[in-house]
Amino acid sequence: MSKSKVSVLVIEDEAPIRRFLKMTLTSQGYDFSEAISGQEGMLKVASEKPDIVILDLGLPDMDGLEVTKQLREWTPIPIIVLSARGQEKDKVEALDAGADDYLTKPFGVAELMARARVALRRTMTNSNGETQSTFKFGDVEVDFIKRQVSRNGEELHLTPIEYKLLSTLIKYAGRVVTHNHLLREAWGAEYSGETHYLRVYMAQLRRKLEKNPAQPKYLITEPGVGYRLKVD
Amino acid sequence: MSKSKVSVLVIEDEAPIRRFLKMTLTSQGYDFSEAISGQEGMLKVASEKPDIVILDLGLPDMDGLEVTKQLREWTPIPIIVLSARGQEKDKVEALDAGADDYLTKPFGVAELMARARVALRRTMTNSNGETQSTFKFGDVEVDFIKRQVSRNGEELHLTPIEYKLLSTLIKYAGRVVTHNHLLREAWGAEYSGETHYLRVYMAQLRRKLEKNPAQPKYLITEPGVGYRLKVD
DNA sequence: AAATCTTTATGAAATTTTGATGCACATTTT
DNA sequence: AAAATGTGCATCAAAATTTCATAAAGATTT
Repeated sequence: MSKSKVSVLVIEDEAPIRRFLKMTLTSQGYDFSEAISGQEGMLKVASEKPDIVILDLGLPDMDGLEVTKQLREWTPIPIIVLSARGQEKDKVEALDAGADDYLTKPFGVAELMARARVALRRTMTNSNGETQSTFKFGDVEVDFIKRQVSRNGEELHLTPIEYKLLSTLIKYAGRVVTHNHLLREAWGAEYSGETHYLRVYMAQLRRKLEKNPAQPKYLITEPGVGYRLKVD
Repeated sequence: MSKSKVSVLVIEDEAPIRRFLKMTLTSQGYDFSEAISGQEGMLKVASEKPDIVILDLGLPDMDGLEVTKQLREWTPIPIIVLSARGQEKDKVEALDAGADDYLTKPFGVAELMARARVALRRTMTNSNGETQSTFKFGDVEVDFIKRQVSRNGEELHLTPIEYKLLSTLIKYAGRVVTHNHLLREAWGAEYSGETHYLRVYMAQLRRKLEKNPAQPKYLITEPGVGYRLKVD
């Protein structure tokens, strides 16, 4: 369940700026959508649920400040405000109304993009560790942030060495990792040559992770060389 | 030692600016603390655990960018960067290095304060935008505003360290938190390695919070690694 | 004086290490 | 060609080690 693209909603009445942002954002790989008034903007936030809003303060139908406040009544979505007015008072008002950032026109695209990344970075990592840094194979899922391995959704306990070993194999997924390399990463440089440890622990991993440990589908032995995690 | 005030750490080598910020911040009701070099700043972040960092990019001993990157290796604390350089390239670099905001000198206090409020607002709210005032697991409820823990509705007393420890586990709910991480957050950086303290206090927490302390359902041990608060 | 934090001690639990056994395959010997 | 030998691997399970839980006594702080 990975959401394909990050989506940005631009609420801006001036067509040239809109076009410009559309070009920039799409070229950066974002999903772009636009609204030309505050009313339309708020509706689109509700219906499209974008990941971030770029809002011009000078809209024809209503004050951008009001848009910010109303959005903040029900959503924490990051709002980056653009404005022609650079007075400190304006900035403070907008930020206190709930905006996450404030850029004065004319602004640089690079800066706008960087500030958008800042806003996104937070929503990506803030919510209780739901960052998608997981690795899957077979019916096994490894969540590196939680340091948690599960099989068919059921939590599974790995010892420190088992976990380190599996992590290393995942790091080089698909490629052969030599005995010494594995030993170095999981035990330390001084364990070079102790391939027996590997056999013991690979057997344990297979017992915990493979449907049929005797005929492993993922934790593959490369005789004389090392081991390899086969990817689907 | 329940930290009632919001604390701000200013890392800045120029004395006039430091004095100025100290005045402003304390008058606004913030706890103020300062560092005059990058090294000292990073140490103070670790030991004092401020709620927000204001960092001057032009430090004498090391590049402010480097400070930002190093802090980001272990803490999500909001960083607001101050810089004399207003080039777009500098802004993008700092923001991508992990800064949350970038102000060009000379800056207005009101704007700085507003941007600080934005940063703080975010750390206080969860992904749903609700102010994270309580957390529940099992029959336990933690109220962060009142700094009050209750079990089955009945108030329960925790000592400062017990509370800090529990708060940290909640902050990373669902994830494994390493011994050293917990020690750093609850005791301070210099207690790294004193895992014994953790055992004593985890036992106390379990006695107070778990139905069956000997077989904890929520305060889970991850042998050799740390502890984890299991979420329902 | 009371509460909290630190230290010490002890048994239990989990993990790592070690040793033993059997299998499969290839090579060498008979 | 068959038998013997050797090597690398898988597996099991006991021994050794490390880590953990818990109680309780001493020290420190409030």
